[in-house]
Amino acid sequence: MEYILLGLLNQNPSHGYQLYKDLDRFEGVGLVWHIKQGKLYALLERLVEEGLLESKLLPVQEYPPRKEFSLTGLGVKVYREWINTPVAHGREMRQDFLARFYFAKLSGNETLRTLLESQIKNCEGWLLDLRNRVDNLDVTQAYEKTVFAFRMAQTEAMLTWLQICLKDLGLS
Amino acid sequence: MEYILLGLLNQNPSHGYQLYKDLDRFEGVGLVWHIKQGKLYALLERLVEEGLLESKLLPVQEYPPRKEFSLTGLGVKVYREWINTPVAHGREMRQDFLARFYFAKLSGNETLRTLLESQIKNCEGWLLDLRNRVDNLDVTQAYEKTVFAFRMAQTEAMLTWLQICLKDLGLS
DNA sequence: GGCCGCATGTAATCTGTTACATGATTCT
DNA sequence: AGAATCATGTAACAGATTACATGCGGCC
Repeated sequence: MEYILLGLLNQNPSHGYQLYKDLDRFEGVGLVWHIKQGKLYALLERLVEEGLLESKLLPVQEYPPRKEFSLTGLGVKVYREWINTPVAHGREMRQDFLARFYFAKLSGNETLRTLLESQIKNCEGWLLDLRNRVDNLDVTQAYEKTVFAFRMAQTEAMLTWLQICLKDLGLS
Repeated sequence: MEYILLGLLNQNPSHGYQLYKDLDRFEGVGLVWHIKQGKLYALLERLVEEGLLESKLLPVQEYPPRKEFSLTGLGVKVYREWINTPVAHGREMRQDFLARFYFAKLSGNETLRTLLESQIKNCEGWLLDLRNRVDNLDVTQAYEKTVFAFRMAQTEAMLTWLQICLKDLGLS
């Protein structure tokens, strides 16, 4: 999820404390992703080491100097790749998707439409897979059946939500 | 989620390797929760130290001896407490709920009905809270609104699934 | 004087993953 | 002979959380 930091710094360069406060206001991506202060500073430094970010010290009147981070060329490339990659099925898939959704919205309607359509394809694939698995169960596996029913219900709910988003996109 | 180990050992005592294989077959609770072998052995020992489990070595013909774990009195108490506690709202809430659901099914219809009803109450509460939060947003917060819509859709899907489970319980 | 906000971090701890070590038996 | 299965674990690393340390300025 470090891509979220890349996304935020792609909008405008900022420093650790500011990023922390932004994410902590529970608005925007902060509604979907949090990071503890200690971890944040460590992660920013790691991203510098990996060549995705660069930092410079900005002295500020009457306050401690800020270490402002911004994307390097490589950072921009990695961010663009992330935003255009379909979301993988996994535990953090919802969070991952909603984060991309946030940045795709800022990037404009084409990016957003692409994301929504690829996610719709994902969900349809997952549904097929789930239905397949249910069909391969034998009669004794009642628990497994209800678990798959649960997952299908969740996926279907996501699917209709995606379709509403797509429809709303067309109207605007 | 170490409660799942307590639940499994409450059904019948077992040893690390067996528990690992059971969970790795992706059936029963294994469909919902996994643990790596290294972690499993460490966790079992931790539960012994905490006084929830006790172990004895069972020598087996021609194979390495097994360390069989079973619940202590305290272990049984902690497990019973877990199974009768409502699920807390959080990241692992679905996993947590589905695990309890598994053991509640084995405990009989009354336990299962209680769990389903308390979970329905939970979902209704979460929905009220989400609706409240949506109402307190201002017009500029389009992203926040769609995120809450997403969460409400997921919660509503869970709610209807729960009601179907409850109805099916009544029929049997 | 004491606390809050600004802004940087470090250190300890906990949890989880990956990979390896051991040593016997059984299967191919 | 070599691989897989049985069954135990350890060690190294990765990630996140919690708590603390520093130091200045402004507010009550």
